[in-house]
Amino acid sequence: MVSGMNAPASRKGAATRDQILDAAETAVLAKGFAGTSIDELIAAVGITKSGFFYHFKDKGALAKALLERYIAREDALFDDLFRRADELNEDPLHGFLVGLKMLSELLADLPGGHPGCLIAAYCYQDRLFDREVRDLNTRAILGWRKRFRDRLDRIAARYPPRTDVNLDDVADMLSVVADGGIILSKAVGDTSVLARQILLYRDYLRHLFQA
Amino acid sequence: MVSGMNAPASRKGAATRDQILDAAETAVLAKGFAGTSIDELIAAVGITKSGFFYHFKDKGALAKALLERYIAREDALFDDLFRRADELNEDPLHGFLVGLKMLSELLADLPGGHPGCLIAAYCYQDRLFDREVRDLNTRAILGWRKRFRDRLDRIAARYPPRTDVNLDDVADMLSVVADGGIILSKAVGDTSVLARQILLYRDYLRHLFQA
DNA sequence: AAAAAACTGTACCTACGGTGCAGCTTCGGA
DNA sequence: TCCGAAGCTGCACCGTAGGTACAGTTTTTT
Repeated sequence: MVSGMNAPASRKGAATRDQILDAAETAVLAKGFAGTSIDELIAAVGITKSGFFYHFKDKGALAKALLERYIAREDALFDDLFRRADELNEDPLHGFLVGLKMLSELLADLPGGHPGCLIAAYCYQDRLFDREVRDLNTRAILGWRKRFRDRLDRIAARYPPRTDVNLDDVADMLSVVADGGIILSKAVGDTSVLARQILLYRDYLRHLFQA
Repeated sequence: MVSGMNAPASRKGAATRDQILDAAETAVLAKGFAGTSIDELIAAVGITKSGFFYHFKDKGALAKALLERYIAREDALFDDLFRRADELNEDPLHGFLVGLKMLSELLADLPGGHPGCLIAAYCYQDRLFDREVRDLNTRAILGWRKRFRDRLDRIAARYPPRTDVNLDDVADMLSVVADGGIILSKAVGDTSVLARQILLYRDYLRHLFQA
């Protein structure tokens, strides 16, 4: 039995499952979900169609598992990155600015550029997915809003914003710049665009919160 | 014979062709290109499969026509909007700020929210398209970069930027915020997010160029 | 060694993209 | 008014993809 959760590491099936998800993520970000065939995934992994359907009851289950894994990884990445930035800095504003700098550098160092955001990809194909998957998407974005909003509240308590802005919007703007930056990077074929857009967002925060 | 150009208005075929493109645009933005079937398009328009292939030699020709029409419309929209903003204002900075305000209001008034950006949708499915279509996408984005960069140059000549930023990046940031804002609007199901993100970009420009 | 997990193989169904072509309207221009 | 092009319809056919069902086999874990 394969549950929605990852199987224990002792089980070999989890490795195959991850290989399928790896192949699927790459393919979905390059061709869309409907454009990704099960046949190409099993060819890439080296299993049969029956093997695929042993792990996922249908293509929809693959979509859900893919998104769940993506969100968990992104959350872990943000947790780790901003925790490290906080350790380096007591001040909430400087901690966030350092975190954004680190994020920008991390993105600049990705070989071949950022592969793409699954959330964004799913948004542009949301009619292919059921309510459960769409809700997952919504909750992931709202989670990021809360995550950054909390930081901005702490910043605003010490540095009153110089213009009257909604901090939820400013929090959202990081996701906005990231997703938009990925699209622009892909569109112009210049992988460095994304990292510089993050730095522009950082520059905005400096103007907004500092004298 | 149907050329790449729009057929003359006197021809009835152009109307059918536009109906196909209308149905296709809606479907592609909701389900992706591969997820959009020719059968559903001909059902929506009320023609047969043969009728479809009379207008487009294959699905790829549809993709190209769709993108060409989208880019032409967006260009026309920006031309019109910022021309009107310029007429209201002599100062380049204030003209741009007014244009952004108008853009934000235009987006806020869209019933049902922004339907989506074809450029962004194509970026996340670019392996489905041939080189010609991908180049169209790139050139459209670079066109917008140039368009806004020109304005920023005129602004920077009068108002030196308060931080050392690359004006190409600042120009790109409008496309970034628009595309990212559309994604966030869709993801959280709140159509007002996009308009407010444009206003945040506007706020950044005010901080950047004004004392 | 037994049980559970992780598959393979086979057969079959529907939907979709696409091709090819013959024929039928409709409509504008000479 | 009638000719020809534009704008379709109808039909037949193909390969690929997603999906279902299920029996059988190998591999791992206990």
